[in-house]
Amino acid sequence: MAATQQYVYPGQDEIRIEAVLAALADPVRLDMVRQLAGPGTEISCSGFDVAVTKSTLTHHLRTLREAGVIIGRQQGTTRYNSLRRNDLDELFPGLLQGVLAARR
Amino acid sequence: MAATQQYVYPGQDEIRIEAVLAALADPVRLDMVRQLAGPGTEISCSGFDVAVTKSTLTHHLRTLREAGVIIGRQQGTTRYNSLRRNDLDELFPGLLQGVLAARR
DNA sequence: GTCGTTGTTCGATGGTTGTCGTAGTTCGAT
DNA sequence: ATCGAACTACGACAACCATCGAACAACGAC
Repeated sequence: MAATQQYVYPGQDEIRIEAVLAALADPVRLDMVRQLAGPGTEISCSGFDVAVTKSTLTHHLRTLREAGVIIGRQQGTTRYNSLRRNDLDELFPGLLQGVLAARR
Repeated sequence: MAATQQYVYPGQDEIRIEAVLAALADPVRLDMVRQLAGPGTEISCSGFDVAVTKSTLTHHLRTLREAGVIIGRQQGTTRYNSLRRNDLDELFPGLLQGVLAARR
């Protein structure tokens, strides 16, 4: 598929806590979420600082997207990813804060 | 081994967020944590309401124990398990609250 | 002692998952 | 129109994991 493919993101009511926890449990994905944690932060696929290949990175982005953790904004050939902080905070108040408070 | 085996529990400084998230991501274990969530609640191995065999339950209890989520108190042949809520709240403030806030 | 209860350990098995390389697709720029 | 950049899809592979059955160990009660 193309870089401009349109994705279906889960609605807020479709986000399940098990999927969110599983998505955050992987070290690579947790690191990606930490990089996204700053207010208003958007990171493109190639902008993440991770030690995996691009195909593996795509896999992790899909896991995060399908779990409802991130959302993407398309601009040209680049997809900018950001945290769905509002949705997650409403569903699981404190979860993201607690996860991000962990020492690295 | 015996039912009265002594276990080594991870110290608070040894609890890693990845292990906690992975432990909570499993539906069976998440359900066990929910059953433990009441203040002062202690549940023995045979006291959990789960749809798995005893050997599988032992496996889940070990995962939760090694991740630092639960701690056990031996009394006769029974081991009473409880949440390490204080330790977890200090390390990851809000995490447990957010997880337990999820609709079932 | 002999049971029953409680809980653990040990394979075995089937499913999931993290990883990669390769190939392919869309877009923008030259 | 050709090239490169940004991603994605597919197939493969190894590692992990949830599950079970069967056997085992410790304790309490009879």
